[in-house]
Amino acid sequence: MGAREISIGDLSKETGVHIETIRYYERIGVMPKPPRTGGGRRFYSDYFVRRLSFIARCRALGFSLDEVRSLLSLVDGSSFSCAEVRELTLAHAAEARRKIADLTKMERILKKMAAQCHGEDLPDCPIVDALFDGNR
Amino acid sequence: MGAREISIGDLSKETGVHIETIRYYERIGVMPKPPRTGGGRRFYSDYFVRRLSFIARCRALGFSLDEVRSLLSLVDGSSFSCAEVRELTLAHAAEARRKIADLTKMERILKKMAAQCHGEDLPDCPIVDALFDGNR
DNA sequence: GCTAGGATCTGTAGTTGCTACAGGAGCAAG
DNA sequence: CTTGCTCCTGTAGCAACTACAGATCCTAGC
Repeated sequence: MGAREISIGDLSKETGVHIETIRYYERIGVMPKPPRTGGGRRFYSDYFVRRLSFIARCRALGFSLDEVRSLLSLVDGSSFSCAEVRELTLAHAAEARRKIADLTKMERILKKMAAQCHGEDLPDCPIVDALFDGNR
Repeated sequence: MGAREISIGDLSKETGVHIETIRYYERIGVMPKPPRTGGGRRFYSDYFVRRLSFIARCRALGFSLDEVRSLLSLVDGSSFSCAEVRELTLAHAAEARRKIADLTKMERILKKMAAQCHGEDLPDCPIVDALFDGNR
């Protein structure tokens, strides 16, 4: 029950978020301004640890800071709308799916190009040709 | 055989690369400086069209501008090393594969979180809980 | 010749999400 | 009291563009 209060360095270690990034999050307003010691240093309570962990998890799942802001404002509201959270999550999953499709296509083309090249220093490299002239 | 010379607007239309981006590529040195008309406007020959198309295809395949620079310097060399081109291409394909793996993992988690939520406005949303408390 | 419009010019600042300083100050241990 | 670590602010840099502002060129119509 003792209110644990930690420094920015400890917050960084606990959450895995760099100190500079924590200050950056504060500056852009996704993290609230913490109280300061007499000497002007930030100190944090468990509330900050939880909030920063939330942000870090969102980022790790590919949410943009703007999306994180939306999620936080939903969560911050007294009775947030679970449906909206769900919607954002599904939209984001769909976005991930699109990126996967794009990357898969890219990978296939790259592999195909590389497969046509045997690595000899010929005057015309199939990869270079493909990049210059388009592939179809 | 008439040497076709086109404006930056036409180059943009032919390659699908924005005018501002073309000028940007010139500024950072991935496109050479074209000749100018008396009035100071850029005009381009087929060489530029081919080179810009090459760059655009590389970008579409996810190569960074730095990687594009490497590819171009290989191509520009009198006898470029096909093996090096191949190596860059395969490294890039591997990178795409890593991203696909990451995104797939992300998508799976997002879907799983969304599936646990039925969209009612409960006080504790499973998605928010997962984001706050971690999932394991 | 004159004017209206589009296309182009330069240069700079904004975007996203950090990261990396520089230069100064707090703070604990020896 | 000095050493060394942590922390502070503020600014500038990264990728790869994009978006202006304000000036200039060029062409077509009258």
